[in-house]
Amino acid sequence: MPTPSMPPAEKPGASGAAPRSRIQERNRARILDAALEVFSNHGFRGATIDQIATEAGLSKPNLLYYFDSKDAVHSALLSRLLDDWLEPLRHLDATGDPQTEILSYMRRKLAMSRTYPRESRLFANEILQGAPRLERFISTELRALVDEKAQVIARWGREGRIAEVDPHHLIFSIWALTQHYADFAAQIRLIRGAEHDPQDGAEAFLNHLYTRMLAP
Amino acid sequence: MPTPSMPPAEKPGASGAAPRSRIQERNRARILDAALEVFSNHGFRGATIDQIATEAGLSKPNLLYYFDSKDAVHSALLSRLLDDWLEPLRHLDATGDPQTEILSYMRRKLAMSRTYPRESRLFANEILQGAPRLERFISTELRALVDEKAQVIARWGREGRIAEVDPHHLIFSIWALTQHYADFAAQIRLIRGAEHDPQDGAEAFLNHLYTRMLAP
DNA sequence: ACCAAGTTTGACCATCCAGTCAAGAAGCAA
DNA sequence: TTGCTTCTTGACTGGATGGTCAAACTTGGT
Repeated sequence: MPTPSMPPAEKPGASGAAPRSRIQERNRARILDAALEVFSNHGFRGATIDQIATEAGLSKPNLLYYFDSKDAVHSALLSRLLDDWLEPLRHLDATGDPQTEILSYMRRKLAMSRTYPRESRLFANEILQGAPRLERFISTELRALVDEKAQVIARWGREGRIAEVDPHHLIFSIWALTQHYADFAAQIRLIRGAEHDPQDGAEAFLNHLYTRMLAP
Repeated sequence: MPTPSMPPAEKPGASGAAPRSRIQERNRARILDAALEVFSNHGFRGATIDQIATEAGLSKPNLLYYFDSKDAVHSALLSRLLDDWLEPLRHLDATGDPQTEILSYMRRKLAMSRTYPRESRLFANEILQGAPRLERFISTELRALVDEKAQVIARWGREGRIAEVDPHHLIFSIWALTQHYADFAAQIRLIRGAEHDPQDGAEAFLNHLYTRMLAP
């Protein structure tokens, strides 16, 4: 029987708990960054703990000292990202100017694709495999947020302030177009040549597209 | 030294050779179909030969009687698909009506996403991993075709028959929007509810979008 | 019926890989 | 320095998985 003086037999800084030491903070951060690199490039099954550990500059058992399992690393990574993922859409303001709001949303998503392509590919990988680990998030938080903003967009349409378009498809189209530049960057680079940035000209094109489509 | 009477020590119907018997034809077809199912859902690393064999109704060594390796199955699958993949864009006719041609191309791609979602996810998986097995195809055949059609679209723009837009981004946008309905179907289903077909309303939305954007 | 080629399989091997463990090496407070 | 806690690692285990092989079983032509 454990005596009261026994320390909790937990992994250091396990799920959500604040890291206790400087070393922990540093190593957990390194691991998550390495995991993002590896998982986004190879998918969950395609990644190995060894790869992640090496990328993080640690040994495999050392990595497993900080996270219980490969799955635990992946979960920690995802839950750290889910909130940021909602941020751009949350920002869409029902009281703002419809065109401006939608175009700003598109631009924020496009900027995220440029700044966080690994995160985008991580999500894409998950959803391609049928989203088993994201079911809960998508069907609750994301769905609620999308439905809320879709209502706003539908109202703007009924009021004649933008063209009447299916608001869900409008949101999906923004996801498709902006994430394409992160998820399919390899293809774009091979077609346009490595000397171009895949996103060159993308913002101008998408501005034109949404301005035209949304004009009342 | 091999005598002239020796049969070639090859796998039956290996790469490109026509299958010799009915059994071969049937089993190779079953294997490729099963492989498409498994690879598109789990990626290359995530798929196992056992899974593919079971899905095809064969034993693992039996599958390996028809294909040398997991890699060989994957290659055969890809090369069988590459041609079909180019077909819709090839079809875009420089002598036709610009709006009609581009809208038809979009509709053909959308139809392919509905009819062949597994193929679409297989490609998406490949490109997400950095397209190592598609480099040659993309940077030669696909690139040439895209550049050729981009010139046609650019000319249409200069002639004032459609709006002047970056033709490469126009093509990418069609890929992004149409393939999204296959590759991210899981996400769309979770957001709209399983009772909707993910593509419901997509064609109307995309018609609106491209009609508006391309109007001169 | 007979035979040669084509097909199928159980048993097996080698490697990879997630995860364990016990022992040793820092860190750190007194 | 001492003693306790936190980190780190080499060596290991067990199971999964890609691939082999020789022996069997089918098939189809004669």
